[in-house]
Amino acid sequence: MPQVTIRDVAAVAGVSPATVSRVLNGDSRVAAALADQVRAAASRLDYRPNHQARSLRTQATTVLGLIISDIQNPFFTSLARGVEDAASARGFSVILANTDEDLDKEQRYLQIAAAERMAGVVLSPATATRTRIDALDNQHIPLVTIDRRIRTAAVDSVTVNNREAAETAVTHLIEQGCRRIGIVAGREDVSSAQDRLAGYQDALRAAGLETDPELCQRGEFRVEGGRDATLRLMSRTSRPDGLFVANNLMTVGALAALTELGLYCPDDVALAGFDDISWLGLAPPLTLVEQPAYEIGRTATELLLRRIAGDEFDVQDVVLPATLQIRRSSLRAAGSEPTSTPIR
Amino acid sequence: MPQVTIRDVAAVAGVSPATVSRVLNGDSRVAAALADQVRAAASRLDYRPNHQARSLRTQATTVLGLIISDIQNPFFTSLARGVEDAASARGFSVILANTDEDLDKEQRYLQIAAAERMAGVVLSPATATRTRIDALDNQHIPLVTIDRRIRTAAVDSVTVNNREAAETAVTHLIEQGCRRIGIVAGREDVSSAQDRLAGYQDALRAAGLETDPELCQRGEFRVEGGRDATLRLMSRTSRPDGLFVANNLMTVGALAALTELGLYCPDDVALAGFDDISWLGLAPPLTLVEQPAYEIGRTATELLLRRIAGDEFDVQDVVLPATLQIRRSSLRAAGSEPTSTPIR
DNA sequence: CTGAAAGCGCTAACAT
DNA sequence: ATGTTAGCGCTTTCAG
Repeated sequence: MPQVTIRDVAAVAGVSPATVSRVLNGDSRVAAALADQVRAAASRLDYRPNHQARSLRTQATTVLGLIISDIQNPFFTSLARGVEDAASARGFSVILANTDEDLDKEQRYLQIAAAERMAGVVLSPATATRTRIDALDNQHIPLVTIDRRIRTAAVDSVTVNNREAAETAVTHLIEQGCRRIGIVAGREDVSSAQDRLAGYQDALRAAGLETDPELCQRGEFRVEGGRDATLRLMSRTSRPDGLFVANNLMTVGALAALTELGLYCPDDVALAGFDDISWLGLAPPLTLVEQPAYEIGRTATELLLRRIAGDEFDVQDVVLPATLQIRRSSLRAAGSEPTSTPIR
Repeated sequence: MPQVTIRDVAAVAGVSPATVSRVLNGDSRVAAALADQVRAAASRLDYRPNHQARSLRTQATTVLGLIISDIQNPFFTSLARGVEDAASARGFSVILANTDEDLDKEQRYLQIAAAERMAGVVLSPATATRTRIDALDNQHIPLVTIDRRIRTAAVDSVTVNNREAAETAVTHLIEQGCRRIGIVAGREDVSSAQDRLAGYQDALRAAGLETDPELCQRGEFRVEGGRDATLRLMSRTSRPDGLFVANNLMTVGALAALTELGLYCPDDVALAGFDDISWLGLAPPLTLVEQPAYEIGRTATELLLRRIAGDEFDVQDVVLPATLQIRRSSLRAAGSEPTSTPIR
């Protein structure tokens, strides 16, 4: 059963293939009567344009690459939806790939994106300084990074105000009476982790609190990473009375560690985390910096589509506002209430 | 910067485009010396074949569709990796889509797969009886279902022995002394949920235990669904002493519900779940039926690739073995030990 | 406003 | 064993 081609439609409608093409692509110079005939014929034959042929001819694909550092993380899943929705609203489809925070995998997928001549790529880079995007550059394939930035090239990005958000969260802990605040921080070579750590330090400095380096423990962006770092932090003799965890999966691990140690929030330690963890289901009411994940994906894709359309503008770093949701895990001061604070 | 075409390579190598094509596609009838020249020219020019042109000519794409019912579920994430690995090992790429258990979305993605002329589709169907695959059939695009089967058409599938696994798990609960066993079951119109429920009933019947319909509570395959069903089940006056939860996210919800009710495993109720939940991080040692998710994906893809290659064989329902991992949450009988039992 | 014709990059018949 | 040619389905000049 051969496919229905534009010639078949043309034959049925009694016009030339060129006219069919014009009608289907919304060229308005076609007589209304003819256009109707063409549309009728197309729908009668259940005609489906062949994308491959079209993009061979027009030298432009309608596929975006979405390269994510950890697809298991629900933050990226919401984000991916934002990308998909924005893309499909404009007739683009999305190929999803997962790098597992692995630089080699990332490199492979970037090569593939270039080889497949994708129209553009949305990337959450595995590293800030070692991610290489030459393959894309060579083919002039536009790129937008999300959640994180890279320092190896000037590239559009969409992130939240990580530094300010972290500062706000830690300042809140200080206001709740914490004087010795630990941070479970992410990998060194990731911009969001750097910014969140910087925000933590800003808050301590502003309050004139100590910045004991032992209060900073790093780990992978995983449950295990958060658990291990928290255990290191909370097993010390002079235990922190406040804890800021810079990632959602790590926050889950931190909760596990506290449970293991028999410590309670907020009595033993006031806790603030980063990113939503409502998917968890059984988490206590946690104070969290919440990111507009879906919006990040949507915004990044719209930016990318403008680049693809040939729009020329300076490199943009779009910064969306996060929100500090204050809940019970951090409330130790008398009279404090749960609240929701947009940051900046 | 125009793209390097096969003609450019031919010109540099001093041969015809056809020869270049032959060399690059491994046609052995080309003289070794010429072949070397061609390869040298190709690599010197950094030539990348244009997939679109190739598949326009050969009328065959190398893209598989992977349509998943819930991408947030880590079970499907592992599975997706199995699909990706098997596909890329054979030079196919994978487009991932997420239906959220929504029949309309599923239908849309199936249409897209057909419109894009994908080489084949791997699908975890949202329903057993209402999922329609005509769009694929019309274009003779092969399909393999995973995790679940459909009853609307004869289609290859790869699942685990859900019924036997559920029976084994529930029999284990009975052996541990449970006499009133509840089940948190999945949606009615999903084959795996049906099979797991049937296995539960098999076990009760074999042991001569009551099958009170109130002991079966259904819910969505979500944390909330499992929580609500468990609350309904455990709030009754004659509370079950054993609980079988037919899905991983639901198991998380069940744990949340038990915590809310102040009930402990295995003292108040012996618990067995389905699917791994190690990603959770803070779960107690749980008795679980574990599925080879990665293998399911790999196997399904290999089957699909055989169909794509034109292999003719009867419709296959591949059934992989699950494993019952017995851990503390179900151990109430004196002298019982954690064990690992392959099923069947 | 519409049609004829060329060609995107590739491969497969057909020649040689 | 290699080259020549045609054409996959589509869009886009260029004529009319």
